[in-house]
Amino acid sequence: MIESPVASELLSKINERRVLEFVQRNGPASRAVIARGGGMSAPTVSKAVVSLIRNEFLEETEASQAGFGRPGKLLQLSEQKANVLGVVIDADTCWIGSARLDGAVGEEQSISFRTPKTYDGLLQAVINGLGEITGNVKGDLSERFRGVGLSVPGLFNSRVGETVMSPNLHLLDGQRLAADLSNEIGLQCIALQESHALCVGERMYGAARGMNDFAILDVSTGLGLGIVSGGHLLTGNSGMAGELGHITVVPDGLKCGCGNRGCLETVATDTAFARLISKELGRKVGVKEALTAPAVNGSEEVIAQTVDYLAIAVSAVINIFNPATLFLHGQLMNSDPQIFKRVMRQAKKRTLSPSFKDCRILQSQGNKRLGAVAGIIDHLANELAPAFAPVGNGNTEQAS
Amino acid sequence: MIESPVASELLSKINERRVLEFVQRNGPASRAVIARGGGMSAPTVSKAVVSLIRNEFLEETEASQAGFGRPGKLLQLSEQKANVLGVVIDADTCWIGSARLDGAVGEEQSISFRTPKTYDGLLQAVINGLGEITGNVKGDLSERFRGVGLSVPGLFNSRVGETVMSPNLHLLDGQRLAADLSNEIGLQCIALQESHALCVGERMYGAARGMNDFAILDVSTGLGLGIVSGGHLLTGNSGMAGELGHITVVPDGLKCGCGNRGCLETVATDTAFARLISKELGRKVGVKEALTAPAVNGSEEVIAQTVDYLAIAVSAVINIFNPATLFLHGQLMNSDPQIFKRVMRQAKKRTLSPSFKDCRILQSQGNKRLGAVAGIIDHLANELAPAFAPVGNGNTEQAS
DNA sequence: ACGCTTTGTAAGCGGTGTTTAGAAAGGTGT
DNA sequence: ACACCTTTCTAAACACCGCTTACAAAGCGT
Repeated sequence: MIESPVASELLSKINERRVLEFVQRNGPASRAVIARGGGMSAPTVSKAVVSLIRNEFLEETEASQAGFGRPGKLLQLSEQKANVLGVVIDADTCWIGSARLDGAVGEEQSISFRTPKTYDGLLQAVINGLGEITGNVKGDLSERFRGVGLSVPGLFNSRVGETVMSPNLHLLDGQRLAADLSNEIGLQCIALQESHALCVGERMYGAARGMNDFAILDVSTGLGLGIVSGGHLLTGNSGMAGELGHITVVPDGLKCGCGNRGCLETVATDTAFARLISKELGRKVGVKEALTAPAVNGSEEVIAQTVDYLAIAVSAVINIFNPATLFLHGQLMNSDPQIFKRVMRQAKKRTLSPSFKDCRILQSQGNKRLGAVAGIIDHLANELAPAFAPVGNGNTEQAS
Repeated sequence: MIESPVASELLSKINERRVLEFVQRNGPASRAVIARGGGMSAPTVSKAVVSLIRNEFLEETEASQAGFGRPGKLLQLSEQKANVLGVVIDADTCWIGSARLDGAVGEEQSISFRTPKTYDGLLQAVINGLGEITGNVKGDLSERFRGVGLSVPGLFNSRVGETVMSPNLHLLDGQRLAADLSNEIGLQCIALQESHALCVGERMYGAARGMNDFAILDVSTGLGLGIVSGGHLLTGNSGMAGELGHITVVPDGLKCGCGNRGCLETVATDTAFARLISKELGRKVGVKEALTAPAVNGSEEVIAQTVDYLAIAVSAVINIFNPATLFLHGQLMNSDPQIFKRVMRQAKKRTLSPSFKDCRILQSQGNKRLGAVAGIIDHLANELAPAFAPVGNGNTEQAS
């Protein structure tokens, strides 16, 4: 199973990664600070820094902080080369931006555009957008950027890098956007399913920083779920893990886009809520309007029902994954605190109480942009050296 | 996050673990064979073997296999010291046995007994049983055994080692069996929730050998689910992950033991099936009898309904975890191939087709005994050296 | 008995991290 | 202005590791 010989070089790679991650997380720092903070000896850090500077990950600044003794030269992420590009594909809008290796997105260097109607149009628009941001359409992209991360909607097979089916953006169906883009621009391109991207992003730079066991449930037109357990993103065999929206909760319920009946997604989403309220009102309304519409005869019942199904979704996540933290993200709950409270009350009833007590539930607004960027950065880090956790994998508990 | 300095010793520990695992998996072997098979150089293996012999993990046998050149001295797991004990606690019966570090259970050295009625009785019975197997009640257990693995039913908090709630064996509620046992016998004791134990066992010695993405769904009185994803056992924050049985599938269904209504466990288990058939027959029957009972008026409907709920359970697992292989284990399906087929047919309808296609579904009979044993062995291995996977963590897909 | 083949180990090499010692760089105090 | 102090950074020495090479050990076949 384990193949490659354990060479000594491995150690130095691991330490290089540690140094780089320290700077990514804590900002510019001197060698001495890195040594103290990263648990390495000073010479080890120095050696790692030499290599990282040679590979243009880091650069030395003259800026020296005031202090008692000899001021240390600060090391920071290379302005010139430690950059990545992020691309977020969504049903209606796409976003492209550049970021440093620490995830800091250059706001002025990002653009949005309406999602084109065809796959070729999309691919071309992304290429053009990347060119726009970097100032030149072809050529030396690779001189400033190390790779491109993409967040893609729908069902995404990460083993082959192919979007299997994207219910809200069918032009992606069967396409390999990352590979096609990579062919065009000659940069490494990594795609992540958007819920997974959300997880990686929140963990690296967002609200879930440093957390090893959490879940993000995103309620919008569908149900997106991303899980990090034991420090690992739950991808399943092909990256399609987390499709909570298509578990059956109404055995003979409404027909779902997936072909099945009574999927959770047909009853516990913004869309489902708007549909129900529209029916009560007798006219089509969006989520926002549905929430603010004056109550009519059946609206309380609709709300109660939606709340219950949302609670079912929340408790399913907690029961199944036992996360330490659950981030909830969704217009329905975020825009009406009353609804959030009611969902919580119901979820408490529907969840095994030890797991529920064990779980902190927070509202959050995820950020796919960070996710796309984090995806490629994470990939680059893994390329540099394998992540190494010196502790056991935590699936057993000692009692001695 | 990463603390301990990456010392050089780490490499040798990793190689020691490799050598040990090679012998565990492939049986007695000479140094040369281990070197070839394990991807290490001969001197490296020799050094590791010296250390492993010193620590009484391995021993040299004189037995030399015939062959062309100089016969190699075989190395095998120490008869004297490379042993562990396994304990399986179940609602009705307990089992205790000893095993070698390769998981080979000494059949003559195992006993079963009815589960006592009190916790103290159970603890004492286990202690007595261990004494019986090892021939002496107290004292030198630690001279022959390196630890004890336990499989416990119910909801188990692995972070603190405490059974939170065990619906079928309430005497465990709030108890820390592993810790208490450890205090009494002075050996390392590790408990695993039974579904998790099943996973670890199947992966180490059973049908899931070497698999990195699989799920085991155990349908009996409850719904047990164990997940291995990306090579890691899914435990959640406190080891309570996998409680599929208490997701809601009948919003206003039957009251469940957990306090909620309409849990999957109330409709998709052997017990639920027997209960429904009993109602049709007008007398209480067990699962077996329920299956073989002559069809009465409503029995086809009951079967159809149970099949559908089982399918919901199966498809939930596949949708949520996207496993490469799903092992199904349960009297209901295993004893009637017709029911299994029907469940498969329904599950196919209820699952996202890419995930379903991606998943091989197999029937299996799990073995908690192997699980208990594997639990402690895995723990010991992790103690020796951290598992090291030189590949990336697989949550991203390169396309360049 | 000799050659053949394979096993196992000792020696040397390059790599790595650490400790120790010392040089470098800036502030502080007289 | 100069000595002193503190801190940073690096060079040297050392211990450890795995690998390659070389060689001794141990059987088998002729």
